[in-house]
Amino acid sequence: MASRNDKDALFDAIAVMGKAFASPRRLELVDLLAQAPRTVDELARASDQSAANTSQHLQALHAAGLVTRTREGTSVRYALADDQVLALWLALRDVSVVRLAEVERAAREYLGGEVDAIGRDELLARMRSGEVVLVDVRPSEEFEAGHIDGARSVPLEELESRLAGLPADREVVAYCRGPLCAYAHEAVRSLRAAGREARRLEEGWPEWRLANGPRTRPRAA
Amino acid sequence: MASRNDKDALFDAIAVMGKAFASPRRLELVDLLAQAPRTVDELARASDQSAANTSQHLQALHAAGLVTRTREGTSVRYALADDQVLALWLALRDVSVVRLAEVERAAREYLGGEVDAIGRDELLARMRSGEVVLVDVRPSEEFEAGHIDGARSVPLEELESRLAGLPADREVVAYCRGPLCAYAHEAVRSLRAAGREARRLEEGWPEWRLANGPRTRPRAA
DNA sequence: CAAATTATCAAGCAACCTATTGAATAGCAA
DNA sequence: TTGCTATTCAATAGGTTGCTTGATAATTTG
Repeated sequence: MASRNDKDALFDAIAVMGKAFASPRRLELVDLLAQAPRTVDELARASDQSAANTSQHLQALHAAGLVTRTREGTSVRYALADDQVLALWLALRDVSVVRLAEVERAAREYLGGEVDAIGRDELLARMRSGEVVLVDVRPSEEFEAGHIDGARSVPLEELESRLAGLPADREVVAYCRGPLCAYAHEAVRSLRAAGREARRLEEGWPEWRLANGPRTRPRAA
Repeated sequence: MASRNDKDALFDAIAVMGKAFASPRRLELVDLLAQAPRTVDELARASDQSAANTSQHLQALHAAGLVTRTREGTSVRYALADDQVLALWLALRDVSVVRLAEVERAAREYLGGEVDAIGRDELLARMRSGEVVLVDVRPSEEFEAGHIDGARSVPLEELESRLAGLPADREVVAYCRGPLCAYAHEAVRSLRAAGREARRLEEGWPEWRLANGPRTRPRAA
């Protein structure tokens, strides 16, 4: 017979997963890992926290089965476990944007003024007809770990110095980590200030990847 | 310029949503609300906890925007905010089943032995040809709040006494709250013990509802 | 083997969360 | 109004979590 104790044990176990998402620092790590696998040290620097603390949080994520860990010489590289985990994180983030006014407010504050955006379908159409150039303004390691077909890597920091290399007669579309990442916003503002036509892509690399189906999956079930 | 403080504020805000899912008691409430809206008192009884505690958890869920609250005379009825929230809860639950061995173990313990299951497509086909009778073994209030088209309500408690009312020449398919709910398992065991042919539907009402598209949505955007 | 680098462990303190209790409030009905 | 029920509030005690610090372990490099 199904008992209260067994039921409690079941929800206790599921709550382990919930708790993994209950810390802002851990969420930031998940968000970074959604772009590319990284070592503890890289994550610590990218999220402005001590290595010890980062390691601790990563272990918590690992205990919840959200990340994998592989040793690489003297360092350890963490990665999101799979696309189901990525989808869960994106869903949590999206729900929080919609349902929590404070997230919306904090996002506006962080992103700065709104800039013109373009959707997936329009981008694909305009790319096909050669009207736009698509730039990935994330750090180059993230570009190398995966990017939108046809994009060129122009990390935000190098944008100004590489302006001349971008065709002046085409609109520039910039994308980055996702709708809550400031890189694309800043890139567009910077491009506009330089007199270019520019918009940001509404979504980032993880959303694009998930939407275009789990990367050419092997034919077997 | 995007600052570390602004970024922290953003993740702090998103973590509010994560924290809402970090308590087993709250998850049980969400799971109950996924079936039907309920009053505080009903939820307290269904989850075996004090009214005060239940109220407190419901307020936490409300603060995270996950539930709505309407006063009905002397009581207050809570409901899941929308289908996006429901989908998030199901996603969290599914990820935890897949990635946490302990959840899988606790589920096996709670559900008892595995029983034969049937998928959505096969069920639809067999219903169309009149080979099966579909029974909803959840409490009748949940059935009334929404159920699969063509199902009849036979709450688990009444199953034995209403056996005679079920056609003996057709296979019985039972469904309940979802894959982690024990009702359908128990119903099938009980039916088999009584000599009937019986299987459980792999999914429950919330999954079915989400999969068959958000309930005939109004034509306007 | 020693030094350097990277990651993890262990302990401690502060902040936060949870369940309990008993009191307070809101609506309803006599 | 009074009594009744359902819900919420307030205070508290116990437990858990998070960040810091300093020490320890694993691996590569000289």
